[in-house]
Amino acid sequence: MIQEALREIQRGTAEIIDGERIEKLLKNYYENGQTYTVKAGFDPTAPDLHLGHTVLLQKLAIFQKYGAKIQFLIGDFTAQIGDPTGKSATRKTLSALDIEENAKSYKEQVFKILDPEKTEVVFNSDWINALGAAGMLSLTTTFNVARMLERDDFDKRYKSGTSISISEFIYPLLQGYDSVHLKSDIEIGGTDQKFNLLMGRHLQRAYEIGKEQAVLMMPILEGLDGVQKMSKSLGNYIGVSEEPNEMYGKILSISDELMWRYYELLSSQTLDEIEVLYVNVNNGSVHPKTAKEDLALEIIERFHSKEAAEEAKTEFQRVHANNEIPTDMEEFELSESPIWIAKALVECKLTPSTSQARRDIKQGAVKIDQEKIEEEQFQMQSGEYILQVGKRKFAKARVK
RNA sequence: GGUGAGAUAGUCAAGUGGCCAACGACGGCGGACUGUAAAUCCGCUCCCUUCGGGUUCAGAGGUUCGACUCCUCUUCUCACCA
Repeated sequence: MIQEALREIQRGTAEIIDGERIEKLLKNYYENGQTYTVKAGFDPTAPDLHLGHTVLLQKLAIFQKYGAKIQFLIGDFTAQIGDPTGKSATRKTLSALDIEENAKSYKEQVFKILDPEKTEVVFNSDWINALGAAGMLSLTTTFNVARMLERDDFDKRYKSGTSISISEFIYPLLQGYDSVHLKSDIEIGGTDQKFNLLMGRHLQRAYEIGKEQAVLMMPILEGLDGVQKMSKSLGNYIGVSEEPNEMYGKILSISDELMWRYYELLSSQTLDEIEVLYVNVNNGSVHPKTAKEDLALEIIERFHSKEAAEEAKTEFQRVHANNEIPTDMEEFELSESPIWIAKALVECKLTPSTSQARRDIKQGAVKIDQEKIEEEQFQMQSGEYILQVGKRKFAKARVK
């Protein structure tokens, strides 16, 4: 049992510091029923989660399965400073109201993965405000500037003469102090958080609370392209609140190779189950598409529902495999009658300009009621039509 | 504060008086193909109802028959010096 737990906990991790300690905690849980705490900090600046963020949450869910109590920390105090990690310039601060708002939508999304019974949501302003000037001062005596400057991002900024605010030095200290206050047994975070995570160990030692947290780091999830990290700004992400149909299509579009990475980091299936699947796909008894479909279904079910997932699958089948029309599409009332086809496409937002529309027609991408349009000058008479550009863009148009 | 370099379409990046709506790469879109919105191959990629017209190469002026390309000023970025 402990072995299984350990395997699942180690699954997909980038690095574990003090793995022995984790082993001891598990042993203690299975032999004495003693639970332990796992801390994970979240910055309330970005409440719009995508699958990349859920890698950490999945890991937390696994810990819950094996006896952990999660300390889900919302860094409302530290958000006022802004985490300097990976940043090349000082960040602007957030208002208290923004933070409160963000924290709220955070919780909604997070409990789709975590078990609320085994999760304690905490705000670090609770104890950091209580620290006071004296407490803060003594916190700063535990570390020195030289070591702080060893941090890669600080180092670069210092050398290039980019401003580093003193408050940014405080940030890792405060994050570490959270671990002191919460007496965390384990803290998990992304690989980019290494410095901050280790600070927790350092401070727990300095404050002599009798333990030093183990640290577990998860890799950054690759985006749909399989190369760059998943991020909103790169547009290669799957948001947790996206429509089921969108999610389904996006997951199916990843490469077969990337699929296994997603299985490892995102699926709730056990390693053994995945291993079996992997073998079956490789020996040809299971089609890779089936494996990908199952992954898509699992993920959609997690954020929506089983029915929604099944519907998305049916819909995808209909539109892409059978070349049929989707069940739902946007409807538009057109301005003229009769209307030039290129203009109609622009009005239905299927193409950004009439020039683009004409190119699409020339390339044979435009269909009305499933019929390909060859003639650029085509005029639409009054009636209701289904317009289509390419395989994926549909609209219902009404000509008066 | 001084000197030098630079600012080109979504991004990167060619072009240094007409052959430029502007090479190329990436991205995006479309077509073929496919288990897929993957991979591969092909095409398109400023706007305008089109063998034509309009507006572009940081901004404003100027030189010229003609400028993204030359000159002046302005703004911003970068490098070196102080």
